[in-house]
Amino acid sequence: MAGVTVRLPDGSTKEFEPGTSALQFAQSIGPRLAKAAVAATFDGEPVDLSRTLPDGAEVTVVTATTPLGREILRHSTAHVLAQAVLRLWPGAHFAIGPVIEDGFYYDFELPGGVHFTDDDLDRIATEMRAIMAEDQPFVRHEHSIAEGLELFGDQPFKREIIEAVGAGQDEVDVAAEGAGEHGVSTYWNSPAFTDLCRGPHVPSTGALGHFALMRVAGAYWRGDEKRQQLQRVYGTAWETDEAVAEHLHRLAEAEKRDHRKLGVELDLFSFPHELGGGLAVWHPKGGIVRKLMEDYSRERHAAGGYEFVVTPHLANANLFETSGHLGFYKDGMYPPMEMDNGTYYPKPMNCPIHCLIYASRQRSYRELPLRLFELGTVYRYERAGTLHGLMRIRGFTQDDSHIYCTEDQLQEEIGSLLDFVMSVLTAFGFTEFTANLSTKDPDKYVGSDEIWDKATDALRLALDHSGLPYETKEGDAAFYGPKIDIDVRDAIGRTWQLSTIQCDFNHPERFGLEYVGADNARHRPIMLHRALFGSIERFFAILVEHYAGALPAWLSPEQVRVLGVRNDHQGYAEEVAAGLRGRGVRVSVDPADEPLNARIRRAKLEKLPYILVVGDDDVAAGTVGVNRRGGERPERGVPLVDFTAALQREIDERIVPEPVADA
RNA sequence: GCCGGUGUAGCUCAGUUGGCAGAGCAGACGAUUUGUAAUCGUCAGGUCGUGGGUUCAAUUCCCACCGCCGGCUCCA
Repeated sequence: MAGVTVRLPDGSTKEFEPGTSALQFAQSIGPRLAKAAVAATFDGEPVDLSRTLPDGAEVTVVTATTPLGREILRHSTAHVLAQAVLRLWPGAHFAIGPVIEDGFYYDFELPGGVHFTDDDLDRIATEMRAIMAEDQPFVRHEHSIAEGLELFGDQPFKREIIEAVGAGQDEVDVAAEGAGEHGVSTYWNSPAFTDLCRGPHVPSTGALGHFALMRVAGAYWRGDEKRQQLQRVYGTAWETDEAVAEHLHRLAEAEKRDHRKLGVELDLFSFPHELGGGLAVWHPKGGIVRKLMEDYSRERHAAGGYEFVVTPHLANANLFETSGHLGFYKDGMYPPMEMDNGTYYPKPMNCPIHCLIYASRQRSYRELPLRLFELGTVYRYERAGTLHGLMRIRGFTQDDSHIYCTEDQLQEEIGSLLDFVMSVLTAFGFTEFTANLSTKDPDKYVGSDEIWDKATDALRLALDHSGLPYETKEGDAAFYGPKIDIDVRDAIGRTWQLSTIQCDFNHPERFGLEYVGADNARHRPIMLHRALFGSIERFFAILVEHYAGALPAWLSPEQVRVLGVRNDHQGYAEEVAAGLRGRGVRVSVDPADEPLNARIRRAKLEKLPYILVVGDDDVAAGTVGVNRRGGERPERGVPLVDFTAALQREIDERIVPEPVADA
């Protein structure tokens, strides 16, 4: 009988007996590889190590230290989690247990409506370790839909997943759970535990063990708020205990740069209990940063051909009826105020009011594109559970603009907007951008299909021209038009959605906006909504986290602190400070009432860009000792004029430091 | 809004199986005068998130509410 020939990743081929398993294949290459293997791929398709080699396939061995290998570890660990919960809570129903970034979760419904508490995590982990010690195999089986339904007769969620296939729903979703058009696949671990799953899995539970259960949470079945809430357990799993520890360490590091923590430590802002949930106050040090951000924004907008407008915080309900927001977002708006001549709402967005400015008089095509810009403060009633520091609050300020242009101008306007956005964000130290194109939500939109297609095409074309990498998110658009969202990557690799450019044919129509064209006829303008920071509060929070509080010199609340070695250097220290202050530098003097080291430490903890130490030598020579943030060692005897010139340049040119991953 | 956790001094946290509430840092005052990440001492600082209830007695036990934290849902 002829053997099977497979290709290796290096391009070579190798022949095997028919029936050779992927594990045997790995062993033939080396015992170390076989030991490290968690799964294999046949022509790129992940499979169990027990699978037999198909003739002609390209075969790779998946080890636990690769991204795919970790996914498999995590998925298998999730199965063990489910088995442990079913052992500890007999009669529990289990739902889905997918892999997520850096970990996994599994959703359950416990008998009698019981909820998990944090204390349960230890019990579950102990049971999981017992299952791992039992070294149960993961044995794959294929079943028909009918068999699957019978197998999971007492598991309503599993049945629902299997039934969804029959109904042709959510194919992508359920495929990962092991249900497909032609049947279902399951993994058998022990007589007491079989799970619906596409696989692949590690050969046995003994191959697992480096995991941690993180937390419990409630989560709606199938992500639907109207359906029942299940009990979710989150966990993480890695190839070694060291890798688990490193992961936990990374989480701790990320926590150190949490803007809410740094906001207290650096005295930037707070959320006074007495003020109410989701409402922030900016302290002087946060306030100056915000002012600098706003000043820079205004400067760039002025240069970019924008005109500045100001609108009130309240608006008549009729306005939001006209715009359509009340219809779609009433629940997200602050409750109305009844006043003698009508009903008023705190504005949740600025666009309808900008439309009123446009409509205040007749417009000519010569005025277009008309770019109205405002740092507009809006109020949204965010649900209590969604509030999150400055990232998600109930009152915030948008760097908002509405651009009214002709159809002919649309394409160019979008293109130059993309350039403008990235240019401004770059000044704050963000250099890696990606984009998303959101298209019409078929269940939530206004306007004709034709107009949506036109707008979507314009955005797509602009993105293609820009060279920005982007993905298309079907159905993610706002109700009034498609949009481009721009994401940035921060110092520790997280991505944040910042800017948005939204194309809107609907507001102009609803507000009856017109311009007189060169043909002396009336035409309808197109409107672009756009924000670069999105919300100033949120952008500030992202900046703080990106820099771990060590903001670039041009944005630092205090840029320089001068320390005299002894009190008799105080006069010179004041002189140095006064000179810098005269050039607009934010500087203070910390007198020698305390030892130098204590004052240096304090300034370091406050993350100042520069500490100047001045002593006898400096007084004599007109120099300063420069202790630069992030610098290796301080520099002695720098001529004051040199330091001043270099600092001035750093500030004027808005030089941004390389953000460091270690907070 | 839903699930879990949590709330003690400005900050970080001890503590009380129900019996007058503690530390470090920060703050004030005094001493110290210091060349690159913590000088010493003294003092002050709290209705133990809020409101009810049980009790001779509640920061502690029970109930409700509020805030915050982690998720879910939502995010114009």
